[in-house]
Amino acid sequence: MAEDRRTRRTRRALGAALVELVLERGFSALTVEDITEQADVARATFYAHFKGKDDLFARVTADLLEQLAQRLEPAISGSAIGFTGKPLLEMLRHVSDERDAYRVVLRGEGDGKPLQMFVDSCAAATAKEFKARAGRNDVQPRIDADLLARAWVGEQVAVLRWWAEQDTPPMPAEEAVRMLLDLALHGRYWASGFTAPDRH
Amino acid sequence: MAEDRRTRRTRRALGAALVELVLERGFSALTVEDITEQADVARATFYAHFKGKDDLFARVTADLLEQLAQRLEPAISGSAIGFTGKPLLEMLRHVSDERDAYRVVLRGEGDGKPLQMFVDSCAAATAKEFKARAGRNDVQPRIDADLLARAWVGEQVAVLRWWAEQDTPPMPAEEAVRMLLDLALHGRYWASGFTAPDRH
DNA sequence: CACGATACCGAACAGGGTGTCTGTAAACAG
DNA sequence: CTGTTTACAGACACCCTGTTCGGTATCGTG
Repeated sequence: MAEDRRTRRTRRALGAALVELVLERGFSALTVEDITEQADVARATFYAHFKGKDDLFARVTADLLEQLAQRLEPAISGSAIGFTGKPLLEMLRHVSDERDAYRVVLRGEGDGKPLQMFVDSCAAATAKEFKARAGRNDVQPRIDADLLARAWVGEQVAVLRWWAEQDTPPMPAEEAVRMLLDLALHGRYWASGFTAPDRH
Repeated sequence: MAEDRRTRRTRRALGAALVELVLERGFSALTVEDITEQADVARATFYAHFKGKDDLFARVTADLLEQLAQRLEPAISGSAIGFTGKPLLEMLRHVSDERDAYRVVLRGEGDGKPLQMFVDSCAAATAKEFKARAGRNDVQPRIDADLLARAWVGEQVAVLRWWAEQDTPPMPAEEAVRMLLDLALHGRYWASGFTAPDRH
């Protein structure tokens, strides 16, 4: 078998314990013993699986990203043309399913590297989508591609975090998706009802 | 006198040492002794000024924000009507002047609280600006105000970070400001030359 | 300039967290 | 059932933390 049942159990327990405790006290306030105690695992066993707190956190994040990618795959291949928002919707659903883990990551806990992993992953996917679209257009972009990518991902992550931090989300995922696409398409002055000043 | 020259010297030295070392090795890898050694200050003296690493970092961030606020004040009062982008430009100039400190903060080093301070500060300023504008419009916003604010600040911070991380910035501040405003006004599909799908 | 006040220094201290290593007991896969 | 793998409990040295101390140098002020 690929993996012993015991190792799976302890790894899961440690991951869950980490997420729970970070939400309670914050990552920097935790000791390895706190985590092992919460997970009901011996301290020595912890070091048999992970190099330390940060390593555990990194793996939890990596697992989350992998899970997300799996759930996104059908949504992406299914809506290859146009931007139906299906992937975005699926992403929000994943956030609501794994809310605690997302909160921990998106808060930038730890040394910020888990969040960095997440952002980089989103940026890569975005860049891919951009390139695919660019192939079907030959209008000269008014905005530097790098700047655009950063802005897009930054916005996405900020909204995701806001979404994850709501207790008993007051806004359904569909509505959030509509707003996000609206925002992305037309800009925020129009979207917020503000009048835009003339250009130049 | 308000402050002894000696205290100013050591505080400055410790702050500078922190920034320098974080850029080299990352916040979590630093010990208090590393910092005091770099600053050429006795370890005991460190604790006479700060509660610990995090406290020092928090003060460095607070100082940076205060300095920014001072530089922004004339730009804001000078362009009360419309959005000329003057504050934005002044902000980018400040980033380029205090590049190292900004990099450290915007990377989310430490437990992420310094970055949080920065984001909150930006959010407060943004909300203020929003309210001022809302008073001059009575169109119903299409997008939830909270979501809009998060998105706006998230984008701003992401771009700022990207800007700060460039070595020998290839894009002048004026150009970046133009693009950011463009993006904010018209949305990214139009701005990037992509065709926008029909709404609904 | 001389004074008192204040900040720095260097060393030492206890306390706690880390990371590693044992031998032993239990759970696993085939 | 049997050999292998994993978890356990305890102990260990090491490093970092945060605080304390008396002695010394620098400061602001009269």
